[in-house]
Amino acid sequence: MAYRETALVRARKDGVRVAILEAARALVGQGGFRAAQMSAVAAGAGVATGTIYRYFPTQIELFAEVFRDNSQREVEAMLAATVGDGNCALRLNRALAMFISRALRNRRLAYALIAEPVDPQVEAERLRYRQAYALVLEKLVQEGIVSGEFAPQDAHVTATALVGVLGEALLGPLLHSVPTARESVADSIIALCLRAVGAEA
Amino acid sequence: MAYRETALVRARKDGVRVAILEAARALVGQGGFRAAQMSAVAAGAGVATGTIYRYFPTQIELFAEVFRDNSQREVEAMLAATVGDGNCALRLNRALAMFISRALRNRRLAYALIAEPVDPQVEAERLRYRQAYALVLEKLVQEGIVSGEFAPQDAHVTATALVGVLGEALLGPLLHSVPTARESVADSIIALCLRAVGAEA
DNA sequence: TAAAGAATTGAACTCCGATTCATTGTTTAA
DNA sequence: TTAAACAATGAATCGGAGTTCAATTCTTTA
Repeated sequence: MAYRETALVRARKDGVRVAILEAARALVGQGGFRAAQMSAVAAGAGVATGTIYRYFPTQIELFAEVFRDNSQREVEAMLAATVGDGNCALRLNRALAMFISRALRNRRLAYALIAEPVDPQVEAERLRYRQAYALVLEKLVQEGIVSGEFAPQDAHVTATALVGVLGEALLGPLLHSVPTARESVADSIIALCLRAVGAEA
Repeated sequence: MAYRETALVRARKDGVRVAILEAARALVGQGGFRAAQMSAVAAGAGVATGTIYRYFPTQIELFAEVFRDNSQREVEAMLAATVGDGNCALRLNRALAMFISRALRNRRLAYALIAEPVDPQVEAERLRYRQAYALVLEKLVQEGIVSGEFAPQDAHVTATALVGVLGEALLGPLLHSVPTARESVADSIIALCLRAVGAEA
């Protein structure tokens, strides 16, 4: 034998893979998936277009991974907001506020994750992550029902519906920049969600 | 002069235009916009592909018109459910039930209109019609607020959120056929929406 | 019936970004 | 140092659905 991958090479390759992912992520964060053309990603990562294909079989799989990376963070941020002190209503409030504030802070990325037209295979990732958000909320809603804090209801349907509320109600603010109205919109959305679960006013 | 369009020709041309739209609509209703390729639309309408371009400048404009035609019906159906007898809660109930039952009756079409990945220009139509649904609901919510039947709230945000609930909560039932659970899901969705507007239980 | 204008046809073309691959450069172990 | 194995390059290729257009067929009026 005359060649075997060493730790050094392994590390550099890992670095290239990360660079590609980060370039793609940056482009998606600026101009959505539309802007993340393979040539642009390659340029951003400082490699040739062909090199990307040594790390990702297709553009779609690259996009899927970018989608997962970004969405995973959001789910974890929301999950983190649900644990800790407070009754269910308060924790739900925190989780919703966390999602909304993060989305508004990075609107272009949020739009890409929530609503940008994407390839069906990337859309499948979107569906999966919507379920992940819903699962986080469902547990909280279920806990609230058991404790009597929330109205009796189908926690799964409610959680799914809340995900729909977040996506749809944020679409306007995400697309059209209306900075003044944003805080009050956030408050309105949260208030509506709390009524929806039947929390005490 | 030796040629001028007669009423007969006018009528036949109108017929061709309608045939193209209906062929496209049928294909979208069966397999979504994906399935409505120009060659397939032409075949369905009994014309050559080139003929379509004498009636629609691009595929996107054809799709946009199909989208509008179908969505307009839905908006009108929902609107019709909001008028007539009953207090605001009852009429909201009717409107939501109308939307849900129509979507479940024609799931493939509903998916195409609500969530199928489409070209950004068609997506723009989707946004417009979501606003149209929201407007119908907003008026009803506003009326309920004024009458004291619903809680004080931002009617616009609420209406937008309800559109989000309908879309997201129906996605599962639209994609995965679970006939038994559908009615209860519909009931759960409606109950949640009524709580969300702060209607009396 | 003739000639002009219009509509239809569908095979060929276009477009454009994803993907490939022959070539060049790099790393490893003997 | 050398050869084998791998990695990187980026211009050329590919694919496939939307679109075009020269040829044909149809319609109208004189």
